[in-house]
Amino acid sequence: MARRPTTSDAFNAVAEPRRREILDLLAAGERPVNDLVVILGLAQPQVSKHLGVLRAVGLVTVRTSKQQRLYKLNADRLKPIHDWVRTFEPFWDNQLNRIKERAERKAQERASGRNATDKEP
Amino acid sequence: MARRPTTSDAFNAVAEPRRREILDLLAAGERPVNDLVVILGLAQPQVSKHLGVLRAVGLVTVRTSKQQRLYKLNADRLKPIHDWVRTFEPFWDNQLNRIKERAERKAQERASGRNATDKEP
DNA sequence: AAATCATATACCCTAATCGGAATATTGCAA
DNA sequence: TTGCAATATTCCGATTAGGGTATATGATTT
Repeated sequence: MARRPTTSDAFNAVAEPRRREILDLLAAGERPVNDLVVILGLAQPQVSKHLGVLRAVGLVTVRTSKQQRLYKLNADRLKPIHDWVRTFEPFWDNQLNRIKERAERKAQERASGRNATDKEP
Repeated sequence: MARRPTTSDAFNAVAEPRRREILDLLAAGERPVNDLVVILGLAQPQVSKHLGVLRAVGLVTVRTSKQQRLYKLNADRLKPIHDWVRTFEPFWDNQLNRIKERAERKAQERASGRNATDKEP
């Protein structure tokens, strides 16, 4: 096996900085491919390929209008990333949350019973 | 060029599901490698390698204790992901935010001037 | 010192990326 | 129809991940 395909996941699709940039741009509204080519300063085929990946994971949708293809953000597919990373909020938030988090962690350690990390008796 | 190294970024490091699992586990507290091996059901070398990637991007820290190496979450390094993905919150939130977002988007479109997506006059 | 436990590293392999350049496709225009 | 504009697809080359397996390192105990 090799690395997970970029098209397997929003996580993998979004690991590429250019694709994040594309999503950032599309957050402002629908755009045709050539807009992205110009703004990002990339070659057109690469942009099309990036859009293909984003489309494959459902992060964007396409609509044909005149000779152009208008790409639109489908932000729902970013939710899994948000949901996952949100679970770590307590760790970096403010001091208040840090205290709360510490309490929760202690409780969890107690609840999950003894394991290899246990200090000596 | 090939794909961005997994060690280049928190985004890339976290694209691998196993590594996310490891971080999830470490959220409950420090753990030695063998704990992760047992819990994840992976081979020990693979776990060590995943931990190596996580360490390379600063998502975990290590501390040697007795014969073991205790890995600890360093959640701060997840913040960039959180910050990025947070910018898309308005899109999937509740209806209230959706209205607000629409207004913002319209304003932005107006502000950023004419472009190729413009409808006919 | 030897054996052992815990972990890290090295090697081989296959699959898949991304960029570049060329070319194919599709729709509209003259 | 011929041509052009916008976009997609294909082929190439270099790089690298990640699993598997074997082995090395390092600390601990006997």
